[in-house]
Amino acid sequence: MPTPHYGLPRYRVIADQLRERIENGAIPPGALLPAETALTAEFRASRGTIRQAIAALREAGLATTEHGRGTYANAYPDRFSDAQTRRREIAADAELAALFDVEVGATLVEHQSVTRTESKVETVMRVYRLRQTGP
Amino acid sequence: MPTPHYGLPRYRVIADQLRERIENGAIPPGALLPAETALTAEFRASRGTIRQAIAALREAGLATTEHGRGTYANAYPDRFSDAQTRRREIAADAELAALFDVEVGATLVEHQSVTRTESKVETVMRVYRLRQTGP
DNA sequence: AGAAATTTGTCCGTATGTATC
DNA sequence: AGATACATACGGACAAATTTC
Repeated sequence: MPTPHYGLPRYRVIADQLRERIENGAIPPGALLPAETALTAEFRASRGTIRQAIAALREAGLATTEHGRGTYANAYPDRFSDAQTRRREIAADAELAALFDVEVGATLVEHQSVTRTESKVETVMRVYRLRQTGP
Repeated sequence: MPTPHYGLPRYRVIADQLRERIENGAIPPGALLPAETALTAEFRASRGTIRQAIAALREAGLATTEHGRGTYANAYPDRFSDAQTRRREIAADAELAALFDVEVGATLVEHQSVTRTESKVETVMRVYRLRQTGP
């Protein structure tokens, strides 16, 4: 087989389809995606291409992979109705301060989203950002 | 050739050496890294491995790649522990314990990923999950 | 406790497509 | 148009972590 990637590359197309399943709940938060070998069969793609697609999902924050275990779906807070979100401002501890290169105690914004399945908490996701300075 | 990667994987070792050159000024900010084919010759590694090393540099915010052009070194790297993605087990504090409905101090899994633009930390995302045990 | 099966991680070699010089 | 450089894709092999039996 040649390698015609007119338009979108295959790994992007595959990543989009997997993203669709995560967002519409076919793969609920915390559930495992099919194994890489299973995906190679389903999409008729090499394992490298499948891994590239999964890497794209990870970068988008949609999945988390563990060695020997599998790849979990993460919640997509904006589109999940059963997700609770909260925003608050916190003081940077030493670790976050080092990452953001600010002083300890500087103000950071934390967005927290809690996803549940059948009222049981599945995941808690916290995203930290610098507080936006004025326009 | 087999694949003996005792200790650090090769792409990490290569990434570390390239990082060293960027941080000590051997490759000044804005300069191009050697081409991938040149690096394959220098490190006697396949192009895939070289690309993996460069991808690690990108994730760490140390380099920027442009399609038919090359990979540039970015400015202001040092002192950051390259913890782009990390997994660790933590003890639940009161807030997380309440959310997950477990005792304070119970073990949770935390995945952290850091995204950067131009070597500046943009967001820090932490996903908390119960540690899986049974089927 | 230990062996086997499963699953992701790393690495190689090759070929072709696409963007830039 | 040609040369150079990165991007995508395939297939195979072995390593390492986890789960299952």
